[in-house]
Amino acid sequence: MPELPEVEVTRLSFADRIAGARVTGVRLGKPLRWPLGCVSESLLGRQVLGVRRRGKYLLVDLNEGVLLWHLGMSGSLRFSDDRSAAQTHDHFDLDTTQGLLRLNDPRRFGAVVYAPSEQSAQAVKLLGHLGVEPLNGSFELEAFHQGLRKRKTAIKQLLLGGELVVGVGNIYASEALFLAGIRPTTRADRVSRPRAEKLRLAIIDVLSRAVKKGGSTLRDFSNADGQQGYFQLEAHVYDRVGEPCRVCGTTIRRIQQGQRSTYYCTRCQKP
DNA sequence: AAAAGCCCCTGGATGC
DNA sequence: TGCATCCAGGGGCTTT
Repeated sequence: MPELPEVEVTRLSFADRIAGARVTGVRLGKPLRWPLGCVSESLLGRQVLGVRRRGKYLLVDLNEGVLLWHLGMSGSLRFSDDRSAAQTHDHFDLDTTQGLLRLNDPRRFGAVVYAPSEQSAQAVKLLGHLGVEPLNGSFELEAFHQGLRKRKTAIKQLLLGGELVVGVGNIYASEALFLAGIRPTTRADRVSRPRAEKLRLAIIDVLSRAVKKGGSTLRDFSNADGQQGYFQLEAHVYDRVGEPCRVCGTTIRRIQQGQRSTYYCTRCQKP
């Protein structure tokens, strides 16, 4: 579920409320993708300084160390005063003096990992290879275009990889390529500089508009307050196979790329 | 080095 | 109703 907009919307929905809190308890449910990486008791008493985001990771800064949270495919967080018993897919609780942060993740592709610092081996392993952030002003045409020129893989799969720019997942890759008029199967090194610029602007545009709409709720996403997102109502191609293109009326197609579905309009998007 | 495939796991929708 | 099949917002790891 969670791509950059959903992760950012989640962050915005609880970061201010948890800042300054002391950790009073940790509960581990079923195993997630990786083990926590420390003894949960050692987190007791630590203070939450704030919550940042890097790509699709949330970084919960503690006065000593940092927790790296990833929501995987089906994860969502809830931050509230409701400390009633954990439900079926609640697999991690961070209880604090200001509320309970609870991870619900049916498929358990998500993870919570403790790292002593952002420069530690544990953190670098997860964050070190990530590309630039698309929404903080560091996403520049020159580096993006040069990065595209080095790769022969399909542009859509390169976007999903996150090596050039982070946060673009399966929904927003299809949407950004539609807005830029680029066929998802186009080889990255065949994307001209002007088209790379259209794509760069499309990525920034679609991600920032999605954040404003609270993200996309296709089946079960909600922010830490339990509120859903509405960007899926504005999707031009994602999950619209067989339906008419909102621009030209051509039937939207679905293809497979790297065991993921890609949606596009054959008329609006040129190879 | 880069590209392509393979998994991890649960549940909902669809078809017979 | 039951059961099989396919599909799903990710990404690290292994193999070519």
